[in-house]
Amino acid sequence: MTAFLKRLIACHTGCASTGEKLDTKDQIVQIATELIQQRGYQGFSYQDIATRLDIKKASIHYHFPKKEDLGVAVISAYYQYIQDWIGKYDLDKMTALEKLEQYFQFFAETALHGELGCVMNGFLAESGSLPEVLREKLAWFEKWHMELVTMKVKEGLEKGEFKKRGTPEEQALFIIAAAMGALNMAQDKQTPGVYDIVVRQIIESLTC
Amino acid sequence: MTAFLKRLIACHTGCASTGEKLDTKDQIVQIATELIQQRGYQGFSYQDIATRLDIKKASIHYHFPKKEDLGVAVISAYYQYIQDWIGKYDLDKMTALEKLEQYFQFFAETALHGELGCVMNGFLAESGSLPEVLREKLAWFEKWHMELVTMKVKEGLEKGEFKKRGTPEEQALFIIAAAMGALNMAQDKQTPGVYDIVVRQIIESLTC
DNA sequence: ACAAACCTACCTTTAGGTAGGTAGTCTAGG
DNA sequence: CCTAGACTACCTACCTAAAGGTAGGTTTGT
Repeated sequence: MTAFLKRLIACHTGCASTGEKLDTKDQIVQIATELIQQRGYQGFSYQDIATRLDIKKASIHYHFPKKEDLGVAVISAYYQYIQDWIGKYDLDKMTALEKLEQYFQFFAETALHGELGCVMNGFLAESGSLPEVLREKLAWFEKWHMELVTMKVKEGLEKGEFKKRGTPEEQALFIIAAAMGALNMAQDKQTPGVYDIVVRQIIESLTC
Repeated sequence: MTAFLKRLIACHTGCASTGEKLDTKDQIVQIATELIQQRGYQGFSYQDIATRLDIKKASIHYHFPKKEDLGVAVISAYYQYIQDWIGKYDLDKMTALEKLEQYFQFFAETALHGELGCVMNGFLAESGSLPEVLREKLAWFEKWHMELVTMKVKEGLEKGEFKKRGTPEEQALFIIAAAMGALNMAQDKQTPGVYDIVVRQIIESLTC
């Protein structure tokens, strides 16, 4: 299992420090996350997860009656994981740029630097056929995501670290779009290090 | 039908000037393209297309025996459409920046400014479960796509229009990632005009 | 004993795909 | 000119596999 997923689950269940092993419910979320990154929401089935865990399909329905319940849980766990990641740092001592770099690092780790795609993109690419509850959860996440990055941009602008190129919201949009797009492209593995290359240019465009 | 799709098909069949109406085969490609933009490759079925065209599923198998054949055809038509779009312009009279703007406009039109997603992303998000032949076609397209943008960047650098921020390839990667990411985000429609906002910042970061 | 976590066994629907038939069109030969 | 064969673009009818989902029984730990 990847470091990302280990921690994703640990923070989701709150057993990070105790060292207990993951229970089935959390393992399901973990595997679903991975599969969504690789294949998108419609691209995985309960059977895929059941096979990996060596349990039966019905057991997954016990934990997540409908597939959309599992989808929502994946987004929630992802959200929780970011919160946890941010919490690890002493934000008061960091510059806005350092905070942004930490954010980029987070994204890179969740996608294994391009081995897997962006979690959100696994949903977004299929948004036209997603159940309503999932579309809402997705919108909720993206709204929060935007606010998170906007805050960092604002801070960098106030401290004079970043160059103004529009409203902070617009700059945040730009940062997120480029980062998400980079993770996407990284998947076909034609050019190694796509993500890092793009991130460097995002930062450059912000700072000089 | 969108202007994009009309022309996508027209150039694919070569009957743009004659004004003949589209034959079934081309209509199938057109609808498949649209559905892939909304739902991804796995998110549409032959039945969806059959219903829209008021024909039977088996007729689609007649034109495209396997689903992957249709997938490949969609990418080919998309490629052909860009070639055609580029051909419309008198490139000799344009600056590198104008050429790049034309490229961005192309992308915006194919996705109706965010009503639909990026065609390639409909495949990319599911690359982990795509049949081999489709992955190859996708890689072929992306390679060509990269070369296209890299050329424009090189030209802009030589003419002194663009600022150097790494190798031309790296800058092209950045441009594509940001543009694709923007189209992706535009889909959930929380912020209107995402694409234009991001494109403006790409250009700004290139030119100043 | 009771609840959580799992199971077997089943359901319905839909997917991609195939076999084989038919109605119209095109073309060649008598 | 007119028919025979071939070809195109559809059709009906079917197959198998797999999807999401459910009902209800069994195991396991406290």
